[in-house]
Amino acid sequence: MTSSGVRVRIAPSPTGEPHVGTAYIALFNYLFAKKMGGEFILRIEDTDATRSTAEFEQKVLDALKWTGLKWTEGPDVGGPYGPYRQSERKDIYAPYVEKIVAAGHGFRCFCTPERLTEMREAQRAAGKPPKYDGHCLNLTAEEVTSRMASGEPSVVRMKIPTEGACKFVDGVYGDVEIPWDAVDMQVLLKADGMPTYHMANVVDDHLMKITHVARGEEWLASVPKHILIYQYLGLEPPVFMHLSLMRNADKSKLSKRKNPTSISYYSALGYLPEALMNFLGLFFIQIAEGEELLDMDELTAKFDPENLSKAGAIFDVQKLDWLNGRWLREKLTQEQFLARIFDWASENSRLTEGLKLAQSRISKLGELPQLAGFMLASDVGLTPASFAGLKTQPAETLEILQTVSADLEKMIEWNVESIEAELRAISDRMGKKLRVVTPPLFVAVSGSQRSLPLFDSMALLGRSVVRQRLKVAASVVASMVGSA
RNA sequence: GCGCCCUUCGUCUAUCGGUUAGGACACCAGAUUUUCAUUCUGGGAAGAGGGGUUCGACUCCCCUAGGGCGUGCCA
Repeated sequence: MTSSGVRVRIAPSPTGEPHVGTAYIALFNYLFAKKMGGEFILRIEDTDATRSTAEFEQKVLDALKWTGLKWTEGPDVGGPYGPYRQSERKDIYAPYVEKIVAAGHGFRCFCTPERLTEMREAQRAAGKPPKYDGHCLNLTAEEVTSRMASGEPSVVRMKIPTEGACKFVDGVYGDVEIPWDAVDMQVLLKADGMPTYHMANVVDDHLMKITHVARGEEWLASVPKHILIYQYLGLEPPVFMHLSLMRNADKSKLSKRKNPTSISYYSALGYLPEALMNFLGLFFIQIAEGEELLDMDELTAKFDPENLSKAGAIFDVQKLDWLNGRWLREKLTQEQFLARIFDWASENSRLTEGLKLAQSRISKLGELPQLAGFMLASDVGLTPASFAGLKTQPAETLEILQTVSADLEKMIEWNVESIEAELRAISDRMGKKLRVVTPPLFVAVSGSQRSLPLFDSMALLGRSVVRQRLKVAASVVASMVGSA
């Protein structure tokens, strides 16, 4: 069914909330496939066993489905080159690693993480670029065999040429030349038997017949490693395209500390997926003059992979708001508009669950908007007055908000039980009673001191919305500390 | 530190040696609107700095400055 043979992929790793950066790269690949008459596939890169979770994987899948991008192969839909989850492909990689080692292109390394850390610190202190020092490069076969037999943990590293440079053509950057001495002897196989990203990526892209690898600019410096792995394996590398990164207002790489980055945050606030895709698409399409309100077909028509910017662009929420407003006003019939509202309100059962929580504290139905409105509001309108009624003084309120914000980031699971446990632990650690810690959070999350049960509300709102509200609250309270 | 990369209005961008440097978001003002929003009209707002090359540079080259990414048994 594919005439062009072009195959591209989005390969998210389920180690956190689904990131708009993932949607951005996914959209590029999708547009590319659509433009070239190729296939767009999804692969889950969960080689980091310590950070990948099934919960995050489901969220990534849900979020990508929400964007409206459709993949023809993936862990959820199957396909001829499966499995599409790297953790299920562990046995597939082993022979490839073995081949590299057997050919003398790779070697076993027994260095402990502690030794490596010390080594890097010393190198840094000496003003040298941190690089593996070749400690295990020349171990004899006998020594390797016996140390492995004794159960000593080890990894496989790849060898790197000692001179010259890696030259390649990037679809965005053009001719690129990176000296080999700037490339480290990358680990290919971890001590737990899982391949690293670099190894798994190359093998899977080959096996899945990927023709073009479009990913974020942060991967550019890794291309020499990847090209070398292809060479060691006797394989032809795909075409690489490195896309500029979206930025925070201060130009740094878009990060959740400075900006809401969860796709679920944008869906929770009532952005339409069409508008978000329209907005992200504008990063790839330069509109000199004329209409910027574009649907997927129009985006595809205007998309030109030969004409891409290397400069990273700031994620401008105001422009997103404008586009979203126009999608809401101009692209939807009244019926569609109403349908979207109900779909949105029932997302994750947020509204119905919130309303159930309201039953125990209501005297008239008309109080519902006051009581539960914050479940749907994009902004709870916090001002210094919102926090004025608290028993804690601004400085203490701020300390609570900041401590909680930081701690919530460390949570893996996000549900009523884990939130309650975490907040109790935080209270203990701060030496405060739970009923001292929670009032500022009530206000931050709901905008009011009279509201629904906190833990449930936080769970229903989702961590990305809670994160943003705590952040806004902290900045409001910080202004009170200054002026008090 | 080292490697690679980037640099036009506050933001996203057009310009591929000759333009009053264009458009969009945001902002401001006016008009329409029962209010508000929408919509319409108008306005202010830019080539990081310094050297070259050239009859002529935003555009080509060099340097400086600023910024980004990378430098993991994370992806």
